[in-house]
Amino acid sequence: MSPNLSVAEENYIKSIYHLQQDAESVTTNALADHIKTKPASVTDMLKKLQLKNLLNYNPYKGFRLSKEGNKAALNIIRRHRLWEYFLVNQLQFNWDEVHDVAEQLEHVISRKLVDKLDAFLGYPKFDPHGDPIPDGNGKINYQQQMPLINLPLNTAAIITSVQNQSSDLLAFLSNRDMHIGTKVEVKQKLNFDNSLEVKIKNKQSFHVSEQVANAIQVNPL
Amino acid sequence: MSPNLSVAEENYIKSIYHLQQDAESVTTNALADHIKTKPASVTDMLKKLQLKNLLNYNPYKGFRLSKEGNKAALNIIRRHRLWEYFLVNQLQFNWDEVHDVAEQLEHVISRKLVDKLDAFLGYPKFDPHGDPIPDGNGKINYQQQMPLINLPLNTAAIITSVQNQSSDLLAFLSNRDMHIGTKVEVKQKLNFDNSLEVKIKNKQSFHVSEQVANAIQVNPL
DNA sequence: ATTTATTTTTAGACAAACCTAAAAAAAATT
DNA sequence: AATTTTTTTTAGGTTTGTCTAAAAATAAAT
Ligand SMILES: [Mn+2]
Ligand SMILES: [Mn+2]
Ligand SMILES: [Mn+2]
Ligand SMILES: [Mn+2]
Repeated sequence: MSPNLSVAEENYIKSIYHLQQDAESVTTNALADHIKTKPASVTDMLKKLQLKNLLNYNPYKGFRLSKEGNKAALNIIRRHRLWEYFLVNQLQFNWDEVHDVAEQLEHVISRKLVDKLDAFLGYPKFDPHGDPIPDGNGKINYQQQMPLINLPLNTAAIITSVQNQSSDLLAFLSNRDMHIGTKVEVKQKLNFDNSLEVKIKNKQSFHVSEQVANAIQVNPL
Repeated sequence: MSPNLSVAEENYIKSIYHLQQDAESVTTNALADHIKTKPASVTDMLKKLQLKNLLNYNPYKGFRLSKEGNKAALNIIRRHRLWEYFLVNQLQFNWDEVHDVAEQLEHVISRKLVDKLDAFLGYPKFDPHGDPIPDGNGKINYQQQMPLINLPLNTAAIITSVQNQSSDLLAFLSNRDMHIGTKVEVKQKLNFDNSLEVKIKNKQSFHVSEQVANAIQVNPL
Protein backbone atom coordinates (compact mmCIF):
# COMPACT_ATOMS: atom_id res chain seq x y z
CA MET A 1 0.00 0.00 0.00
CA SER A 2 1.84 3.09 1.26
CA PRO A 3 5.49 2.76 0.28
CA ASN A 4 8.11 4.23 2.59
CA LEU A 5 8.86 7.75 1.50
CA SER A 6 12.03 9.72 2.14
CA VAL A 7 11.83 13.20 3.62
CA ALA A 8 12.71 14.63 0.20
CA GLU A 9 9.96 12.65 -1.51
CA GLU A 10 7.43 13.77 1.09
CA ASN A 11 8.40 17.41 0.58
CA TYR A 12 7.99 17.13 -3.18
CA ILE A 13 4.60 15.45 -2.81
CA LYS A 14 3.35 18.08 -0.41
CA SER A 15 4.49 20.92 -2.66
CA ILE A 16 2.90 19.37 -5.72
CA TYR A 17 -0.33 18.97 -3.79
CA HIS A 18 -0.41 22.65 -2.88
CA LEU A 19 0.59 23.84 -6.36
CA GLN A 20 -2.01 21.75 -8.15
CA GLN A 21 -4.79 23.35 -6.08
CA ASP A 22 -4.68 26.47 -8.22
CA ALA A 23 -3.58 25.06 -11.57
CA GLU A 24 -4.68 22.42 -14.03
CA SER A 25 -1.24 20.88 -13.92
CA VAL A 26 2.04 21.75 -12.26
CA THR A 27 5.20 22.84 -14.09
CA THR A 28 8.79 21.91 -13.39
CA ASN A 29 9.87 25.50 -12.83
CA ALA A 30 7.00 26.30 -10.48
CA LEU A 31 7.88 23.30 -8.34
CA ALA A 32 11.61 24.09 -8.40
CA ASP A 33 10.78 27.59 -7.22
CA HIS A 34 8.44 26.44 -4.50
CA ILE A 35 10.82 23.85 -3.11
CA LYS A 36 13.91 26.04 -3.55
CA THR A 37 15.81 23.65 -5.76
CA LYS A 38 16.86 23.54 -9.41
CA PRO A 39 14.62 22.37 -12.29
CA ALA A 40 17.07 19.58 -13.13
CA SER A 41 16.69 18.16 -9.64
CA VAL A 42 12.93 18.33 -9.97
CA THR A 43 12.96 16.35 -13.20
CA ASP A 44 15.00 13.62 -11.48
CA MET A 45 12.52 13.37 -8.63
CA LEU A 46 9.50 13.41 -10.94
CA LYS A 47 10.76 10.24 -12.58
CA LYS A 48 11.15 8.55 -9.21
CA LEU A 49 7.68 9.55 -8.07
CA GLN A 50 6.13 8.33 -11.30
CA LEU A 51 7.95 5.03 -10.94
CA LYS A 52 6.35 4.70 -7.51
CA ASN A 53 2.93 5.45 -9.03
CA LEU A 54 2.54 8.58 -6.96
CA LEU A 55 2.57 10.93 -9.94
CA ASN A 56 1.10 11.26 -13.43
CA TYR A 57 3.90 12.84 -15.36
CA ASN A 58 3.98 13.88 -19.03
CA PRO A 59 7.50 15.05 -19.91
CA TYR A 60 7.49 18.65 -21.13
CA LYS A 61 3.76 18.96 -20.46
CA GLY A 62 3.32 18.94 -16.70
CA PHE A 63 2.21 16.64 -13.89
CA ARG A 64 -0.30 15.99 -11.09
CA LEU A 65 -0.36 13.60 -8.18
CA SER A 66 -1.99 10.23 -8.78
CA LYS A 67 -4.77 9.07 -6.51
CA GLU A 68 -2.19 7.38 -4.32
CA GLY A 69 0.03 10.48 -4.38
CA ASN A 70 -2.88 12.61 -3.23
CA LYS A 71 -3.51 10.27 -0.35
CA ALA A 72 0.11 10.48 0.69
CA ALA A 73 -0.01 14.28 0.49
CA LEU A 74 -3.09 14.50 2.69
CA ASN A 75 -1.39 12.31 5.25
CA ILE A 76 1.62 14.60 5.41
CA ILE A 77 -0.63 17.67 5.62
CA ARG A 78 -2.61 15.99 8.39
CA ARG A 79 0.54 15.49 10.42
CA HIS A 80 1.78 19.02 9.74
CA ARG A 81 -1.45 20.65 10.86
CA LEU A 82 -2.00 18.44 13.89
CA TRP A 83 1.48 19.29 15.12
CA GLU A 84 0.86 23.00 14.52
CA TYR A 85 -2.30 22.73 16.56
CA PHE A 86 -0.42 20.95 19.32
CA LEU A 87 2.37 23.53 19.37
CA VAL A 88 -0.05 26.46 19.68
CA ASN A 89 -2.71 24.96 21.92
CA GLN A 90 -0.60 22.79 24.23
CA LEU A 91 2.91 24.18 24.13
CA GLN A 92 1.89 27.87 23.93
CA PHE A 93 3.70 28.70 20.73
CA ASN A 94 2.51 31.73 18.79
CA TRP A 95 0.93 31.01 15.42
CA ASP A 96 3.86 32.65 13.67
CA GLU A 97 6.42 30.31 15.29
CA VAL A 98 5.09 26.87 14.45
CA HIS A 99 5.52 26.31 10.73
CA ASP A 100 9.24 25.48 10.64
CA VAL A 101 9.04 23.07 13.56
CA ALA A 102 5.99 21.40 12.00
CA GLU A 103 8.01 21.02 8.79
CA GLN A 104 10.23 18.66 10.78
CA LEU A 105 7.58 16.96 12.89
CA GLU A 106 5.46 16.10 9.85
CA HIS A 107 8.10 13.60 8.75
CA VAL A 108 7.90 11.47 11.89
CA ILE A 109 6.20 8.33 10.66
CA SER A 110 3.92 6.43 13.03
CA ARG A 111 0.26 5.86 12.44
CA LYS A 112 -0.27 5.23 16.13
CA LEU A 113 1.42 8.51 17.05
CA VAL A 114 -0.74 10.57 14.72
CA ASP A 115 -3.97 8.92 15.80
CA LYS A 116 -3.15 9.30 19.49
CA LEU A 117 -2.11 12.90 18.99
CA ASP A 118 -5.37 13.58 17.17
CA ALA A 119 -7.37 12.05 20.02
CA PHE A 120 -5.32 13.88 22.65
CA LEU A 121 -6.05 17.19 20.93
CA GLY A 122 -9.78 16.41 20.72
CA TYR A 123 -9.94 15.84 16.94
CA PRO A 124 -9.43 19.48 15.92
CA LYS A 125 -10.90 20.51 12.57
CA PHE A 126 -8.61 23.47 11.79
CA ASP A 127 -4.99 24.35 12.37
CA PRO A 128 -3.88 27.68 13.91
CA HIS A 129 -3.93 29.38 10.51
CA GLY A 130 -7.48 28.28 9.76
CA ASP A 131 -6.54 25.48 7.39
CA PRO A 132 -8.62 22.30 7.59
CA ILE A 133 -7.01 19.17 9.09
CA PRO A 134 -7.60 16.01 7.01
CA ASP A 135 -8.96 13.06 8.99
CA GLY A 136 -7.36 9.61 9.23
CA ASN A 137 -8.88 8.61 5.91
CA GLY A 138 -7.56 11.65 4.08
CA LYS A 139 -10.92 13.40 4.00
CA ILE A 140 -10.58 17.18 4.10
CA ASN A 141 -13.33 19.80 4.29
CA TYR A 142 -12.49 23.06 2.67
CA GLN A 143 -14.20 26.11 4.12
CA GLN A 144 -16.23 28.52 2.10
CA GLN A 145 -14.04 31.60 1.93
CA MET A 146 -12.75 34.39 -0.34
CA PRO A 147 -9.67 36.59 -0.28
CA LEU A 148 -10.18 39.81 1.66
CA ILE A 149 -9.33 41.75 -1.47
CA ASN A 150 -12.57 40.54 -3.09
CA LEU A 151 -14.77 41.46 -0.15
CA PRO A 152 -17.20 44.28 -1.09
CA LEU A 153 -16.84 47.57 0.77
CA ASN A 154 -18.52 47.95 4.18
CA THR A 155 -19.47 44.29 4.41
CA ALA A 156 -18.77 42.53 7.69
CA ALA A 157 -16.85 39.25 7.37
CA ILE A 158 -15.01 36.79 9.59
CA ILE A 159 -11.36 35.95 9.01
CA THR A 160 -11.27 32.21 8.29
CA SER A 161 -7.64 31.57 7.35
CA VAL A 162 -4.35 33.07 6.26
CA GLN A 163 -2.81 31.55 3.13
CA ASN A 164 0.79 32.34 3.91
CA GLN A 165 3.20 30.74 6.37
CA SER A 166 5.50 33.73 6.66
CA SER A 167 6.33 34.43 10.26
CA ASP A 168 6.60 38.14 9.49
CA LEU A 169 3.14 38.36 7.98
CA LEU A 170 1.53 36.45 10.84
CA ALA A 171 3.23 38.63 13.43
CA PHE A 172 2.11 41.70 11.47
CA LEU A 173 -1.49 40.49 11.64
CA SER A 174 -1.32 39.63 15.37
CA ASN A 175 0.02 43.07 15.95
CA ARG A 176 -3.16 44.55 14.42
CA ASP A 177 -5.39 42.09 16.30
CA MET A 178 -6.29 40.21 13.16
CA HIS A 179 -6.76 36.56 14.06
CA ILE A 180 -8.82 33.61 12.88
CA GLY A 181 -12.40 34.50 13.82
CA THR A 182 -11.88 38.26 13.93
CA LYS A 183 -14.64 40.37 12.32
CA VAL A 184 -13.39 42.78 9.63
CA GLU A 185 -14.73 45.29 7.14
CA VAL A 186 -13.11 46.93 4.14
CA LYS A 187 -13.60 50.71 4.31
CA GLN A 188 -11.76 51.75 1.16
CA LYS A 189 -10.01 50.34 -1.90
CA LEU A 190 -7.02 52.29 -3.20
CA ASN A 191 -6.80 51.72 -6.91
CA PHE A 192 -3.22 52.85 -7.55
CA ASP A 193 -1.73 49.88 -5.63
CA ASN A 194 -4.80 47.74 -4.88
CA SER A 195 -4.28 48.22 -1.17
CA LEU A 196 -7.13 48.38 1.36
CA GLU A 197 -8.19 50.38 4.35
CA VAL A 198 -9.49 47.85 6.87
CA LYS A 199 -11.44 48.23 10.10
CA ILE A 200 -11.87 46.01 13.17
CA LYS A 201 -14.45 46.81 15.83
CA ASN A 202 -13.27 49.32 18.46
CA LYS A 203 -10.02 49.93 16.62
CA GLN A 204 -8.58 52.63 14.42
CA SER A 205 -8.74 51.55 10.77
CA PHE A 206 -5.46 50.59 9.13
CA HIS A 207 -3.79 49.97 5.84
CA VAL A 208 -3.14 46.61 4.20
CA SER A 209 -1.21 45.90 0.99
CA GLU A 210 -2.55 43.93 -1.96
CA GLN A 211 -0.36 40.92 -1.09
CA VAL A 212 -1.67 40.80 2.47
CA ALA A 213 -5.27 41.30 1.29
CA ASN A 214 -4.79 38.33 -1.00
CA ALA A 215 -3.50 36.07 1.77
CA ILE A 216 -6.28 36.84 4.25
CA GLN A 217 -9.35 34.68 3.62
CA VAL A 218 -12.76 35.72 4.89
CA ASN A 219 -16.33 34.53 5.07
CA PRO A 220 -18.98 37.30 4.75
CA LEU A 221 -21.60 37.20 7.50
CA MET B 1 29.04 26.51 18.91
CA SER B 2 26.76 23.57 18.14
CA PRO B 3 27.25 22.62 14.49
CA ASN B 4 24.30 21.23 12.58
CA LEU B 5 24.35 17.47 12.82
CA SER B 6 22.79 15.00 10.42
CA VAL B 7 20.52 12.27 11.71
CA ALA B 8 23.30 9.75 11.06
CA GLU B 9 25.82 11.80 13.01
CA GLU B 10 23.42 12.16 15.92
CA ASN B 11 22.84 8.43 16.01
CA TYR B 12 26.56 7.71 16.07
CA ILE B 13 27.12 10.25 18.84
CA LYS B 14 24.34 8.84 20.96
CA SER B 15 25.60 5.28 20.55
CA ILE B 16 29.15 6.26 21.42
CA TYR B 17 27.87 8.03 24.52
CA HIS B 18 26.09 4.91 25.72
CA LEU B 19 28.97 2.56 24.89
CA GLN B 20 31.59 4.67 26.64
CA GLN B 21 29.61 4.51 29.90
CA ASP B 22 30.87 1.00 30.58
CA ALA B 23 34.28 1.06 28.90
CA GLU B 24 37.46 3.10 28.99
CA SER B 25 37.23 3.64 25.28
CA VAL B 26 34.95 2.43 22.52
CA THR B 27 35.99 0.09 19.69
CA THR B 28 35.02 0.22 16.03
CA ASN B 29 33.41 -3.22 16.10
CA ALA B 30 31.39 -2.54 19.23
CA LEU B 31 29.96 0.59 17.66
CA ALA B 32 29.28 -1.13 14.32
CA ASP B 33 27.40 -3.80 16.21
CA HIS B 34 25.42 -1.35 18.30
CA ILE B 35 24.40 0.80 15.36
CA LYS B 36 23.82 -2.15 13.01
CA THR B 37 26.25 -1.06 10.35
CA LYS B 38 29.62 -2.28 9.07
CA PRO B 39 33.00 -1.44 10.67
CA ALA B 40 34.16 0.25 7.45
CA SER B 41 31.23 2.66 7.65
CA VAL B 42 32.05 3.40 11.26
CA THR B 43 35.63 4.32 10.42
CA ASP B 44 34.34 6.76 7.80
CA MET B 45 32.07 8.46 10.30
CA LEU B 46 34.72 8.54 13.04
CA LYS B 47 36.90 10.68 10.80
CA LYS B 48 34.06 13.09 10.16
CA LEU B 49 33.22 13.40 13.85
CA GLN B 50 36.83 14.00 14.75
CA LEU B 51 37.06 16.69 12.08
CA LYS B 52 34.09 18.39 13.74
CA ASN B 53 35.85 18.15 17.12
CA LEU B 54 33.14 15.94 18.54
CA LEU B 55 35.39 12.92 19.00
CA ASN B 56 38.85 12.02 20.28
CA TYR B 57 39.89 9.29 17.93
CA ASN B 58 43.14 7.29 17.92
CA PRO B 59 43.18 5.04 14.84
CA TYR B 60 43.43 1.37 15.84
CA LYS B 61 43.27 2.26 19.53
CA GLY B 62 39.73 3.45 20.20
CA PHE B 63 37.78 6.63 20.78
CA ARG B 64 35.62 8.69 23.15
CA LEU B 65 33.44 11.73 22.70
CA SER B 66 35.11 15.10 23.23
CA LYS B 67 33.64 17.54 25.72
CA GLU B 68 31.59 19.03 22.90
CA GLY B 69 30.54 15.60 21.67
CA ASN B 70 29.33 14.71 25.14
CA LYS B 71 27.26 17.85 25.27
CA ALA B 72 25.68 17.00 21.92
CA ALA B 73 24.92 13.47 23.13
CA LEU B 74 23.21 14.69 26.28
CA ASN B 75 21.06 17.00 24.20
CA ILE B 76 19.91 14.14 21.99
CA ILE B 77 19.23 11.97 25.04
CA ARG B 78 17.30 14.81 26.62
CA ARG B 79 15.05 15.02 23.59
CA HIS B 80 14.61 11.26 23.39
CA ARG B 81 13.58 10.90 27.00
CA LEU B 82 11.31 13.95 27.10
CA TRP B 83 9.44 12.60 24.08
CA GLU B 84 9.17 9.17 25.70
CA TYR B 85 7.73 10.81 28.78
CA PHE B 86 5.27 12.76 26.64
CA LEU B 87 4.18 9.68 24.72
CA VAL B 88 3.49 7.69 27.88
CA ASN B 89 2.08 10.40 30.14
CA GLN B 90 0.14 12.50 27.66
CA LEU B 91 -0.62 10.29 24.68
CA GLN B 92 -1.24 7.10 26.70
CA PHE B 93 1.38 4.95 25.00
CA ASN B 94 2.62 1.91 26.89
CA TRP B 95 6.27 2.03 28.00
CA ASP B 96 7.12 -0.75 25.56
CA GLU B 97 5.79 1.21 22.55
CA VAL B 98 7.65 4.49 22.77
CA HIS B 99 11.29 3.83 21.96
CA ASP B 100 11.05 3.62 18.16
CA VAL B 101 8.91 6.73 17.84
CA ALA B 102 11.25 8.62 20.19
CA GLU B 103 14.14 7.53 17.94
CA GLN B 104 12.53 9.69 15.26
CA LEU B 105 11.31 12.56 17.44
CA GLU B 106 14.74 13.02 19.04
CA HIS B 107 16.07 14.34 15.71
CA VAL B 108 13.64 17.25 15.49
CA ILE B 109 15.86 20.23 16.15
CA SER B 110 14.40 23.26 17.93
CA ARG B 111 15.63 24.56 21.23
CA LYS B 112 12.33 26.32 21.81
CA LEU B 113 10.38 23.13 21.18
CA VAL B 114 12.38 21.11 23.70
CA ASP B 115 12.22 23.78 26.37
CA LYS B 116 8.49 24.27 25.95
CA LEU B 117 7.88 20.53 25.93
CA ASP B 118 9.90 20.22 29.14
CA ALA B 119 7.84 22.99 30.81
CA PHE B 120 4.59 21.50 29.53
CA LEU B 121 5.48 18.14 31.07
CA GLY B 122 6.41 19.77 34.39
CA TYR B 123 10.17 19.26 34.13
CA PRO B 124 10.15 15.48 34.61
CA LYS B 125 13.30 13.96 36.11
CA PHE B 126 12.97 10.43 34.73
CA ASP B 127 11.70 8.84 31.54
CA PRO B 128 9.22 5.92 31.54
CA HIS B 129 12.06 3.41 31.86
CA GLY B 130 13.55 5.12 34.92
CA ASP B 131 16.39 6.80 33.05
CA PRO B 132 17.30 10.33 34.14
CA ILE B 133 16.45 13.22 31.79
CA PRO B 134 19.33 15.70 31.31
CA ASP B 135 18.36 19.33 31.89
CA GLY B 136 18.78 22.15 29.37
CA ASN B 137 22.43 22.55 30.33
CA GLY B 138 23.21 18.87 29.83
CA LYS B 139 23.34 18.12 33.53
CA ILE B 140 22.24 14.57 34.29
CA ASN B 141 21.75 12.94 37.72
CA TYR B 142 22.37 9.25 37.73
CA GLN B 143 20.44 7.28 40.32
CA GLN B 144 22.04 5.02 42.85
CA GLN B 145 21.12 1.57 41.62
CA MET B 146 22.41 -1.97 41.05
CA PRO B 147 21.38 -4.80 38.74
CA LEU B 148 18.78 -7.08 40.29
CA ILE B 149 21.18 -9.99 39.82
CA ASN B 150 23.49 -8.48 42.47
CA LEU B 151 20.75 -7.92 45.03
CA PRO B 152 21.28 -10.17 48.12
CA LEU B 153 18.63 -12.79 48.86
CA ASN B 154 15.52 -11.74 50.79
CA THR B 155 16.32 -8.05 50.63
CA ALA B 156 13.54 -5.68 49.64
CA ALA B 157 14.39 -3.23 46.85
CA ILE B 158 12.62 -0.82 44.50
CA ILE B 159 12.89 -1.15 40.74
CA THR B 160 14.50 2.07 39.55
CA SER B 161 15.05 1.45 35.84
CA VAL B 162 15.26 -1.09 33.04
CA GLN B 163 18.42 -0.96 30.96
CA ASN B 164 16.96 -2.40 27.80
CA GLN B 165 14.68 -0.85 25.18
CA SER B 166 13.32 -4.14 23.86
CA SER B 167 9.59 -3.98 23.50
CA ASP B 168 9.36 -7.69 24.25
CA LEU B 169 11.23 -7.42 27.52
CA LEU B 170 9.20 -4.44 28.69
CA ALA B 171 5.92 -6.17 27.87
CA PHE B 172 7.20 -9.27 29.70
CA LEU B 173 7.84 -7.18 32.79
CA SER B 174 4.48 -5.37 32.63
CA ASN B 175 2.86 -8.76 32.39
CA ARG B 176 4.39 -9.70 35.73
CA ASP B 177 3.52 -6.33 37.30
CA MET B 178 7.11 -5.23 37.40
CA HIS B 179 7.24 -1.49 36.85
CA ILE B 180 9.40 1.44 37.89
CA GLY B 181 8.77 1.82 41.65
CA THR B 182 7.67 -1.76 42.22
CA LYS B 183 9.07 -3.46 45.37
CA VAL B 184 10.85 -6.76 44.71
CA GLU B 185 12.81 -9.41 46.55
CA VAL B 186 15.04 -12.22 45.30
CA LYS B 187 14.01 -15.50 46.87
CA GLN B 188 16.51 -17.84 45.24
CA LYS B 189 19.56 -17.86 42.97
CA LEU B 190 19.88 -20.79 40.61
CA ASN B 191 23.55 -21.38 39.99
CA PHE B 192 23.36 -23.53 36.87
CA ASP B 193 22.08 -20.65 34.70
CA ASN B 194 22.31 -17.64 37.05
CA SER B 195 18.57 -17.19 36.92
CA LEU B 196 16.51 -15.89 39.84
CA GLU B 197 13.28 -16.63 41.65
CA VAL B 198 11.69 -13.23 42.29
CA LYS B 199 8.77 -12.16 44.48
CA ILE B 200 6.46 -9.15 44.42
CA LYS B 201 4.07 -8.47 47.30
CA ASN B 202 0.76 -10.37 47.07
CA LYS B 203 1.93 -12.30 44.04
CA GLN B 204 3.16 -15.78 43.30
CA SER B 205 6.95 -15.75 42.90
CA PHE B 206 8.29 -16.17 39.37
CA HIS B 207 11.37 -16.97 37.40
CA VAL B 208 13.68 -14.49 35.70
CA SER B 209 16.66 -15.23 33.43
CA GLU B 210 20.17 -13.90 33.97
CA GLN B 211 19.77 -11.44 31.06
CA VAL B 212 16.58 -10.01 32.50
CA ALA B 213 18.08 -9.82 35.99
CA ASN B 214 20.95 -7.85 34.54
CA ALA B 215 18.68 -5.33 32.83
CA ILE B 216 16.50 -4.63 35.86
CA GLN B 217 18.07 -2.01 38.13
CA VAL B 218 17.06 -1.75 41.78
CA ASN B 219 17.70 0.34 44.85
CA PRO B 220 17.68 -1.62 48.17
CA LEU B 221 15.45 -0.09 50.82
C1' DA C 1 7.48 30.33 -41.41
C1' DT C 2 11.71 31.47 -39.34
C1' DT C 3 14.00 33.09 -35.67
C1' DT C 4 14.43 33.91 -30.78
C1' DA C 5 13.41 33.09 -26.06
C1' DT C 6 11.86 30.12 -22.49
C1' DT C 7 11.18 25.79 -20.39
C1' DT C 8 12.44 21.25 -19.64
C1' DT C 9 15.32 17.35 -19.93
C1' DT C 10 19.79 15.00 -20.26
C1' DA C 11 24.68 14.38 -19.20
C1' DG C 12 28.08 14.35 -16.06
C1' DA C 13 29.78 15.59 -11.16
C1' DC C 14 29.63 15.74 -6.18
C1' DA C 15 28.69 14.91 -1.06
C1' DA C 16 26.72 11.88 2.42
C1' DA C 17 26.20 7.48 4.09
C1' DC C 18 26.35 3.14 3.23
C1' DC C 19 28.53 -1.43 1.21
C1' DT C 20 32.24 -5.47 -0.04
C1' DA C 21 36.83 -6.98 -0.58
C1' DA C 22 41.61 -6.34 0.26
C1' DA C 23 45.45 -4.53 2.96
C1' DA C 24 47.50 -3.23 7.22
C1' DA C 25 47.94 -3.19 12.15
C1' DA C 26 47.33 -5.22 16.64
C1' DA C 27 46.46 -9.11 19.57
C1' DA C 28 46.61 -13.87 20.62
C1' DT C 29 48.77 -18.49 19.96
C1' DT C 30 52.03 -21.63 19.38
C1' DA D 1 60.05 -15.16 17.98
C1' DA D 2 57.26 -16.59 14.43
C1' DT D 3 52.70 -17.65 13.02
C1' DT D 4 47.84 -17.27 13.07
C1' DT D 5 43.67 -14.81 14.18
C1' DT D 6 41.13 -10.73 14.97
C1' DT D 7 40.41 -5.93 14.48
C1' DT D 8 40.65 -1.88 11.96
C1' DT D 9 41.50 0.83 8.05
C1' DT D 10 41.80 1.73 3.06
C1' DA D 11 40.25 1.28 -1.71
C1' DG D 12 36.79 1.32 -4.72
C1' DG D 13 31.50 1.00 -5.53
C1' DT D 14 26.40 2.17 -4.97
C1' DT D 15 22.23 5.01 -3.93
C1' DT D 16 19.93 9.32 -2.94
C1' DG D 17 19.47 13.91 -3.75
C1' DT D 18 21.62 17.72 -5.18
C1' DC D 19 24.25 20.80 -8.70
C1' DT D 20 26.03 23.14 -13.44
C1' DA D 21 26.32 23.13 -18.26
C1' DA D 22 24.64 21.64 -22.57
C1' DA D 23 21.05 19.77 -25.53
C1' DA D 24 16.32 19.29 -26.85
C1' DA D 25 11.56 20.59 -26.90
C1' DT D 26 8.05 23.99 -26.67
C1' DA D 27 6.30 28.68 -26.85
C1' DA D 28 6.58 33.46 -28.32
C1' DA D 29 7.89 36.96 -31.48
C1' DT D 30 9.00 38.68 -35.67
MN1 LIG E 1 2.48 25.32 8.29
MN1 LIG F 1 -0.84 25.89 9.05
MN1 LIG G 1 14.28 4.82 24.42
MN1 LIG H 1 13.89 5.38 27.84
